Amino acid sequence: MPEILEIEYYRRLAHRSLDRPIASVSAPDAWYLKGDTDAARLTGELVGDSFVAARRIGKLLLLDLGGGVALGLRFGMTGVLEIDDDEGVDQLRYASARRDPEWVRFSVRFGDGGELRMRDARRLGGVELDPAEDRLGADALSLTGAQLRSALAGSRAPLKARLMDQHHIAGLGNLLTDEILWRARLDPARPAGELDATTRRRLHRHLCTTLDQLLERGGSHTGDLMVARERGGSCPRCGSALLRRTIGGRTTYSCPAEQR
DNA sequence: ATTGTGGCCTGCCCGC
DNA sequence: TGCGGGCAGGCCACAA
Repeated sequence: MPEILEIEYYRRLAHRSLDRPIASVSAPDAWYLKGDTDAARLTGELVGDSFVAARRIGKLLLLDLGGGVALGLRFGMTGVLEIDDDEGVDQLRYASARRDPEWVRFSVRFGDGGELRMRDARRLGGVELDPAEDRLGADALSLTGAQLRSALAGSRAPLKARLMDQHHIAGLGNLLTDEILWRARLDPARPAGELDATTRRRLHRHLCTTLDQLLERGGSHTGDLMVARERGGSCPRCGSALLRRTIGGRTTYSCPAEQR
């Protein structure tokens, strides 16, 4: 499950693709091309040009072309970025380590012989030219307290669902959100708009430190709750049996004793 | 607008 | 040993 941390690793890896003239594009899977993007348009926009910047908004990776168009890459749950046969992450939870050539849904060959590839077994990711960037909320890795406040304000949705709503905060997925709320000792089911200022600041603090720490450790799957995130798991802090629920349409683990 | 639900995709794991 | 069902979750369409 690439979440914001994995896409940040991909963005750093993607620096290696900058300023290398593009010789050809392979987009064999039409289903993988989103919006009005098709193989012919991709070839027309990319070939002969180069990527000049690698940006990221939440889980969306953006490679800017010299001509002004942006190539948007979404990785879904199992998407992996490879450049010149190096991968952006060592291991992706739920993604296979196999490198089946059939799983390459999109690739860009550079004039120097190197290649950028998107490998995605389950085809939940996608490629789109000029994706709608303005539909994404504030980026979670640089989220300010004011941005968190405005993202939660007035919402009656469960706190977890609101934190994962990419239109309000971009980048948080299921594992990171469970980890953050567990560290902040907050019930994922609490109505998002009902946090008082003190509690909201606590959440903001844990959100920032969790992302920083897990980015250092190596990814979304390195959280402290992770080892217990299975049926029958118990809280790594207090030992209580963890609660397993569906919140915001996602399997959610929380400690009923500590998270209030 | 907000919130909830279902479906997409398919590899993998478990139980029989 | 093979098979079938459930599960994983990012994202979108849709309904109320």
